[in-house]
Amino acid sequence: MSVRVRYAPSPTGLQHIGGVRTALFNYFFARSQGGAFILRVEDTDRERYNDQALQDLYDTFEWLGIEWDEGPNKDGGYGPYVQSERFDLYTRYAEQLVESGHGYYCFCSSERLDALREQQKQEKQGQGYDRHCRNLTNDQREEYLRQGIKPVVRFKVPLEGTTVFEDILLGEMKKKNKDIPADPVLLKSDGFPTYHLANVVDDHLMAITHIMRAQEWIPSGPLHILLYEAFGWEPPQYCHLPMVMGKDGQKLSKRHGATSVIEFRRQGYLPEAVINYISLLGWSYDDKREFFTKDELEELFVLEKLNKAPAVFDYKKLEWFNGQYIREKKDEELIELLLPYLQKENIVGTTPTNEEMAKLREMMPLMKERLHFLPDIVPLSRFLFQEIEGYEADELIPKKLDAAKTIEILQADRELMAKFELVGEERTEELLRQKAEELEVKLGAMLMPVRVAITGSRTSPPLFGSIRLLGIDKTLERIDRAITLLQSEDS
RNA sequence: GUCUCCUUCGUCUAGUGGUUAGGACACCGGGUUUUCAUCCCGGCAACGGGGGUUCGACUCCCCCAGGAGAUGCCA
Repeated sequence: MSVRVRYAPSPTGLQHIGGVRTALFNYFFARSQGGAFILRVEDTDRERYNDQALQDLYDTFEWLGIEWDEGPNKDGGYGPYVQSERFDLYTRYAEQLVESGHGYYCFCSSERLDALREQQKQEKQGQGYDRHCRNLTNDQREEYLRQGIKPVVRFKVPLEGTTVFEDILLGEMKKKNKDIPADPVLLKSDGFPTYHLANVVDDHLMAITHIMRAQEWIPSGPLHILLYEAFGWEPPQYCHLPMVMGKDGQKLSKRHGATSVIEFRRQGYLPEAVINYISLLGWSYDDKREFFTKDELEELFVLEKLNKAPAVFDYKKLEWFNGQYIREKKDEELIELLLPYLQKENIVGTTPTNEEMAKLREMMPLMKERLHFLPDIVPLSRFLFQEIEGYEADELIPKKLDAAKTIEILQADRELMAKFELVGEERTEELLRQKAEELEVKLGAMLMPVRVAITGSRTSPPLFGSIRLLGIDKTLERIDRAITLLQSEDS
């Protein structure tokens, strides 16, 4: 039987890094096995349902380049793939369970349930439903119905015995039935199913062969097995994935930094880097390789290399991966990625001029290795396109020197730079070195004032390259301005 | 409270009875260099604790501790 796996998010929030890792592992597993990857939207919580979340799901998948074999807008004969469109199905199966004696109607109000929970907490007792409606008589049931109370359907968890299932990663998972949360709700009073019912029904109907989900689902594993048994269905194979944690060892959340994929996208991460990095959370290939393209992972992914322990998300390492992938980009491609950030800051126009594009192309080799994130391009390149913001006169002055000496340096620089285009970079450097010796300063001190004068900052791309890009006229102009600034400060 | 899972450098991990316990990120030093970055070289740093099993345990078993997760008409 060929592999069929699914990713089944609920559109209640933005796609989270942890969820996406689960999606990726399912996707890679399907691909590596020549199986099918199915996307199923679990929108049974109408309270928290959110249209944007659904759009975000699609956007995220598109950005990462993950395509589902079956799912919304792509029927594979097992649809629909959106649970709200399967509404009737769940009612039918819930009723089936009631009829076969595996489920029952419960009329307890949420007030009663809340009070119950509160009391249990006070008395430090184990929590859970007290099975109040489990053995209602027909009369009682009809009385409740007459009062117009909408019942829920609960699952009749066996009071005794043990439920066992095999987890591919974790091995045998065993749980006493008495430790399974008492009689969970299967069908809510609004007629929608809960996760437990919907997921079992759909996984069965969609012929899912393997369930790969985060370890936070382990506790409900036995319940699902019981459900399969109650229906007389064969359960799929399980594989519970290690969780993704924040720096403090807690479940990854907002306070650890970006957690939704769209945030990473906005902050200028590349999808290649994100995919590569998160694939290495809880999974590894061997001890010498950690760079993988999506295509490679589709081929190399194996369950055997999965790790059991939770993994801490390390932003620093992702940053490093991102820098690596940026450097691997072809110039043209990188420019396209950079453009939106440049445009947002009005560094280049909405439709860049040929001149701007030419400058962009020319500056790429200088910028590329300095980028960790796409938006890093902004502070790095601004001086080439716009007049520089004011800088302090002090910044012009190299360490251990004074304003007078700096003026002297700048004047010498100006003279030599003026011939820059004529004599070329190498010759200019030679001349500058000679001059530096004459003035008894280091080459660095000779150049720092110019750097600040033309870029407005002590850190910048290589100086000669910057001058070439800026043009000699602007360069001289900015040097002059720096000299004037120092003179006025000095007097 | 109850149940469950997990445990190798700070972090991600390799390792499947005999290794100087390997790599990567981070960090620290050094080199290249006109600043920054890149790049190169080097360094720091781990088998949670206690019992077994064994000639021999990071590797197998048990206990403890610690961490995490679940305990909803959320998924």
